[in-house]
Amino acid sequence: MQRTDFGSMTCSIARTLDVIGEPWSPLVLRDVWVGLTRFEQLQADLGISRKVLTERLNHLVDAGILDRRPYDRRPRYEYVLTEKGTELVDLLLVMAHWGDKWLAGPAGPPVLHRHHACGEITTVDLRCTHCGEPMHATDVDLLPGPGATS
Amino acid sequence: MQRTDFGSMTCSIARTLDVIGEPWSPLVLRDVWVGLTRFEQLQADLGISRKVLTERLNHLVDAGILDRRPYDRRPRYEYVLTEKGTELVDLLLVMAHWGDKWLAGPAGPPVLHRHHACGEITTVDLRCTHCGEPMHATDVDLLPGPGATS
DNA sequence: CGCGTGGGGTTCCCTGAGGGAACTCAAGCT
DNA sequence: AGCTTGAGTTCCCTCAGGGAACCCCACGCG
Repeated sequence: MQRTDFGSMTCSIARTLDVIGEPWSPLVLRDVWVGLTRFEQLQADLGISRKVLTERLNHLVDAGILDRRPYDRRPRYEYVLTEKGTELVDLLLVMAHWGDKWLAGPAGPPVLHRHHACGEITTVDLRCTHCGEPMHATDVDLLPGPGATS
Repeated sequence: MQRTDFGSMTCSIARTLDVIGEPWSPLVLRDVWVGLTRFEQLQADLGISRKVLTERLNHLVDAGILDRRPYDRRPRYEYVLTEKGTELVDLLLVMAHWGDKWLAGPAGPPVLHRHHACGEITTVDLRCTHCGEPMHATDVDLLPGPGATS
């Protein structure tokens, strides 16, 4: 939780930030996504303080993003993405795409993405669910929805 | 800047977080996007501390996300999105979509998005730039790219 | 049985970032 | 000359992050 409570704002962006907006949370999600699912692995890979890692994992589990489950009769646990969490990884895909384009520098992107459906190295693109045309920030109008506070 | 330097990690997600990962930054971006472009407007709308708002705006300007420009002969300034910043708003679109789906509750989404191309209230979908098929977290393999550290 | 080991956390202290309110500064307005 | 307004600064206080040490529990082994 940040100092200010984003979760109670009437804004889906703010609410999403309440779930993964804290420092490290997106990187924890990334690591779990690529297969680093255990406490020690995460701690070693990220170099995060153990205390903060514990807090983040608990928060992500509470939020329904990760599932904590034992993988041994000893008290050993691994964290796996729920469906909710998996869909949140889409956000990481978009982040990675933007970072690749604007921040990678001459060395090029550190990671490439191969699409299962076509087998090509490619990138993600935002399209309209309805008409299939590109849908970017400049292509939309915002209107108050049913959940707006009058 | 968070305590740990994400910008120097070999990861486009971490680098992107270095730009908009600090608390409030995405909400500042959202506000500028919807037309709240001045210091006082931002401060009043977000309820953010003036000190932190100053820091965030400077950081976003330094990162090339916002452009700071005078709108009066008096020392008055407004912040506008650069192209780099506008493309970053796509991230907010995806965030809003996820928040709408998973966090909005029975009241429904607070904001609706109308797509210019088709005129419909719709949502954003992630597709492959190459083949046009849906491309989500589970549809990609990750491979080391040219910018990987050996 | 007693002991070592290793994963998965707690506890502790220290620093530094966020909140909040007050103060500043440079144009205008009157 | 004094008031107002936008756009920040400055100051203090609290709380979150970093780091390292510590703890607990279930084996595996001699």
